[in-house]
Amino acid sequence: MSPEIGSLVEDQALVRKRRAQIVKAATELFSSQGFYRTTNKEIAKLAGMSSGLIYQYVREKDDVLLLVLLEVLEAYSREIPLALEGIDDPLERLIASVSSYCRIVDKHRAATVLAYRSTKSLAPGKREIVQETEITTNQHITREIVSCIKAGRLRKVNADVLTYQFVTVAHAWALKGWFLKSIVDIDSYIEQTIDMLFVGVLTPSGEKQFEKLRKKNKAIEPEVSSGS
Amino acid sequence: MSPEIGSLVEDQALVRKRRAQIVKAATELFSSQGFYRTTNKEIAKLAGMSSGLIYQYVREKDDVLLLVLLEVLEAYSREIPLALEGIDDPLERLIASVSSYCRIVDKHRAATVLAYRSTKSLAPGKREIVQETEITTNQHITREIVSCIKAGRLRKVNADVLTYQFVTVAHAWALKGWFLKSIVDIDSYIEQTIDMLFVGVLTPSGEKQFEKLRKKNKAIEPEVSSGS
Amino acid sequence: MSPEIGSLVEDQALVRKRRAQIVKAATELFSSQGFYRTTNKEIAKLAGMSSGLIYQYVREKDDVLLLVLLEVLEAYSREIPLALEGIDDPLERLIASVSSYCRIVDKHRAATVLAYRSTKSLAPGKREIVQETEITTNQHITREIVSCIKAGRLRKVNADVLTYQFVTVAHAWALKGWFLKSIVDIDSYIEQTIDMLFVGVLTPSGEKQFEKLRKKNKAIEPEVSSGS
Amino acid sequence: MSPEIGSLVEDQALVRKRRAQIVKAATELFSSQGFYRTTNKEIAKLAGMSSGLIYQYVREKDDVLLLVLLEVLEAYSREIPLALEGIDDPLERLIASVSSYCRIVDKHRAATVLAYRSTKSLAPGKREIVQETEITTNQHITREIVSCIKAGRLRKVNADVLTYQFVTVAHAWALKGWFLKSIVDIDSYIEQTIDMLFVGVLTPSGEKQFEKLRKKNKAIEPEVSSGS
DNA sequence: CATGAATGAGCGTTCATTCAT
DNA sequence: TATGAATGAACGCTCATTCAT
Repeated sequence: MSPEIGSLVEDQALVRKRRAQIVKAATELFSSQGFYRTTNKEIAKLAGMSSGLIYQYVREKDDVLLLVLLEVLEAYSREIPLALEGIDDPLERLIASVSSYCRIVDKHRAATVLAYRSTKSLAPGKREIVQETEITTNQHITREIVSCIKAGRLRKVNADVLTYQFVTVAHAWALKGWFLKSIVDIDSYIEQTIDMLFVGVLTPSGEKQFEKLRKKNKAIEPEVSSGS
Repeated sequence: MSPEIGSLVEDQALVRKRRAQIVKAATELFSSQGFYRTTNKEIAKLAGMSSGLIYQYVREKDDVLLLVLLEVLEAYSREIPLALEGIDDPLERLIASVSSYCRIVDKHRAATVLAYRSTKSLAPGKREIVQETEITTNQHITREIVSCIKAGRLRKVNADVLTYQFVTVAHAWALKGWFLKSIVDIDSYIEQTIDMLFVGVLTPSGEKQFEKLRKKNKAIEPEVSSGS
Repeated sequence: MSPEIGSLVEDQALVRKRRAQIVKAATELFSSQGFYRTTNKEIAKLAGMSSGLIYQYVREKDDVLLLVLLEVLEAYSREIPLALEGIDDPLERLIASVSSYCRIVDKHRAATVLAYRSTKSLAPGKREIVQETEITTNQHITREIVSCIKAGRLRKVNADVLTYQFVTVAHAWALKGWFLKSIVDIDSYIEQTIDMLFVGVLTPSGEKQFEKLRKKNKAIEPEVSSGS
Repeated sequence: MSPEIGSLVEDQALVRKRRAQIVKAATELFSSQGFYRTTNKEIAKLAGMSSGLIYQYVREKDDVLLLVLLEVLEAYSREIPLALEGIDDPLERLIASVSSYCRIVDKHRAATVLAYRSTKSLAPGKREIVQETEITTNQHITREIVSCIKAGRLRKVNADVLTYQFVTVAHAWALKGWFLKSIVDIDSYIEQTIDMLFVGVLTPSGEKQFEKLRKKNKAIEPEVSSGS
């Protein structure tokens, strides 16, 4: 799984098995109660092992969180490519990757929320591991955007920024699910999201005005100062 | 401020003053260290009071967090309308409100991140207070979207979903600042974001293909199942 | 007491009082059960305070041990000079200081044993504090030895080594009390010890032989090798 | 080795071999880190066996310490007689035994310190085993003292007390090595120590005064009370 | 006999909260 | 009102000991 985290136990198969148990239990508990409200003993109990055993597979509680977060990110890296198999057209690939990203978020809703809440609870070194993994994961989408731009299907927008728009909007499904779920289901959320981002939200008349405003604003710009 | 939180002290002016001290100190500390890593003593020290005094103005540590979160949300509610003053055209108002939302996020970056991280640390009752306030705040944007739709400037999209797209994308600036700041500044982020969301990202040829795909997909749809 | 150890509490009088309580309880417990077998909670209980309070006056358990050890050493530094007051003659002063050293050891038997057992339990930095204090304390005796040599009462022996003979022999009373107490009392132990060290143990005939052997051995010497 | 400590293993040769491994590793570790800071696992690792195996040869961790301490004491009992072989004269034998005792201490410096530190860490029953063995060991010296007294080479001092002077002063080399080593080497330490104890430290004039004081003090005596 | 994974009691330490002053 | 010393429950973590293999 993660060579970064050492274990006192040698047997790699066992390490994988036990860590899986731990991660499963921890994901559930961290998601519902948060990292700090979850005790070691609770994790152990839910994972069906003694509290001491956890420390044979992890050096400190922080590592459990790291393991959990990396697990989610890896799921993304693993599952997105599956959704792209057999698709060649750039635009179709991009749509499929965004769509699958949303569905993965939906599947790992709790863990996604957890990632937002808890990454900063990690010590700096560990936090960076998570962030790097996140960048890598996002590149699955960036790559498709670039292809589309090259193929002339997308305007020459900043691919990294657009990646984050997609990703962020997908995450919102998990983060703001408490509200969104009351007004749309996942399928229509995906459809609307993709629709909005690809074709925009303006009507033809709106578009004309938007163009005019754009030209005008070139000269005006910033009106609110940005503090610390 | 919030009648929901009781105080042992009678003098309302004093309550406001002390709570302001507490919130200011707590916001700073929670933002940089997180809620759980921040101790009562640290808050008291930074707020220039004794640790016991806090409990005259708050029933438990959780309440301090609630106070902090409500303070941020109120800032949003207060500052967005200011940006709209004197603007009458619906599309301009919408753009101004989104733009100002982004700038407010930028100004309160730390607090915004805090809200994402810590809302779930609250007991359910308190969490709901925060969520309701959030909905109210977002309505400043929803309202403008509805106006634009009515004025024929925007397509008939779901106003609530679109609100969340805007809000989410604004929040991303705070949440993913660690990455985004390395590739764009706030001004161009706002410009690109608005541009992408309003006019979409497709080229004319992309748009044609997108339409075709949309028709085709009506028949196919979901391929990934959504687990827990 | 010891400026080396910080306390969270400001009031110096209170710090002294509480630390005295803690040291008293800890000395008793460490002496009878050893440092590691004594728990924080036991110390707190015997000292009549809550377990958390100890940490207002000490940073970690180690510091309690350090406090205890320094307390003993200070007792030595304080009490030896008292025994010398009003005595001017060098030899009388030396005898009085050795004699009083033995009596102080007897009075602090438990703490002395503790010092032998536990100094090495301290972190290096703290251990050095104890060792330096010990050297300072011993200088009370070294000083008298030097005076005696200058006054022509003692042979020109190495004053530091002789100091350690006295000190060691005094400590033995505490360390080997379990055996010595069964054969002599403190008064006769002191008398015999001083007698042996000052006038030696040889008879006149023994002395003659000893001189001869000394000359002979100058040529032979070491027969056992010293390992690591 | 010690029939007092039971083993689950039948084969006596194996028991001896394994215990030797364990004791060797434990001595090293206990000496450098202390008994409590040394874990079972560390001992096992250094001894080249699994942590569980130790419990086949020892009932509990305490027993390992007991084994280690007895091993040191046995070394004394074994090595002193070797130094006396071929020497007949009582005074020479005494000097040789003291001298060899010092050299053995030097050789087993770490273990000697360990004995001082850790004997009290043992449960009472086990502690007594160690103390009895110590008395037996010391009798090698007591025996020579008695011979010297009988031969008229030594004054009629208390042989047991004198034994402890010698032993204690030898141990001091190990216990206070951190200081003594900076001022003398082992050879001159032995020479000075024997010289001081045998012929005393007084000059002729000092001796005269000492005699006078002795008479005078017979009437005065104790001035410091001895508390618990 | 030997291994080393597993157990779980127990420790040092922290910190939200109380309360005498 | 304000202080900050005092409380004590609770947590993360260690490690002697056991036991299935």
